[in-house]
Amino acid sequence: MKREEISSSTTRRPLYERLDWNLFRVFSVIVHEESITKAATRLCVTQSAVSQSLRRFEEQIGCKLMVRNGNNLSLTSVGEKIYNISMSIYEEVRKIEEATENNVISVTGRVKISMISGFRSHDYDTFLGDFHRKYPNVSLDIEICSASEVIMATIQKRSSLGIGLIKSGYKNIEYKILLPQRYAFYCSSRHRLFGRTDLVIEDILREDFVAFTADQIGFPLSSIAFFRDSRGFTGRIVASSPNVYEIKRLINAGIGIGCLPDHIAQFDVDSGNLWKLPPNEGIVDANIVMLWNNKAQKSSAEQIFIEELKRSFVT
DNA sequence: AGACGTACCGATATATGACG
DNA sequence: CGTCATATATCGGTACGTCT
Repeated sequence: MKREEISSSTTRRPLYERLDWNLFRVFSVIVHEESITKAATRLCVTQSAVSQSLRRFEEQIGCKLMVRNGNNLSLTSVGEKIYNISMSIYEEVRKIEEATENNVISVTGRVKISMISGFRSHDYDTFLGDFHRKYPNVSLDIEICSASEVIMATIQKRSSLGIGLIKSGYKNIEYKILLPQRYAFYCSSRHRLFGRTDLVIEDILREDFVAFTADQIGFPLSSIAFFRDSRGFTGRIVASSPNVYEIKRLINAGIGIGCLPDHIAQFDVDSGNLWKLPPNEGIVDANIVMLWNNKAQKSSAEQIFIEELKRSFVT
């Protein structure tokens, strides 16, 4: 079909029906760039395609929109009016994005989180609140378990994600640090070493010990056990728990010395209930991470939760 | 499956300004 | 005025989606 025939057959329909709305975008880029070639670069098409788009747009509108004066393009008076209209359209289209953002209420589903005890983070609490306000139809199911169980639940895809400790690279498991933390030895005010500033590591080697269930060899906190073994600790393990608050309770009870993350122990140290033991610089780093299985099929609720949690922790 | 419409590309033609 | 660089327009061909 020749161009004249296209023109005569399409002009019967009203302009708003035959208009190619995409051409508004191309037109506005040409005006911004003041060049068809630069507009082509920005739109990732060839100059030829942009030139043809402008010609089609002018055909559809029925008016010359731009004129060439030497090497520069300028708008005709009609072109300026159309440009103003295209800017208004652009603003309206941007509102579509806002409208869809507010429609996230439609996301439903369940997110199961396996996590260790004692993850204290204001940022995480804020994230949970924000997430719920944004996706009120997504329910959260939180299970507290040991660090090794967090990893197993993630590997076996029983949980959407885990929050815990990770020792090394597990196949298909990705992770991101949420909270850097360091473990150190502590004793309570009931313990005979409490308040002693002259202590060296040899003074604590024979002390009874409260251990994490997760510090067996091969699991995330095994570096604590490795540290005890390599430094010649001979004290008995008198109690153990996977829960950091139970460990703290046992230490507070004076049953033995034990390892705690500095940020968990700090409040009790400040209030005079716990005393930090040597080595003063702590013994191991055990960063709290979020971990997920990149081979697991995830619902949209799970995907969104993981992506937004990753985004909200910039470490 | 074939006709048709659309968008795009590369090649080429054309227009213009700068410069010697 | 001729040459060169740059910008734009046009043409023919291709790819792809839609319709019948």
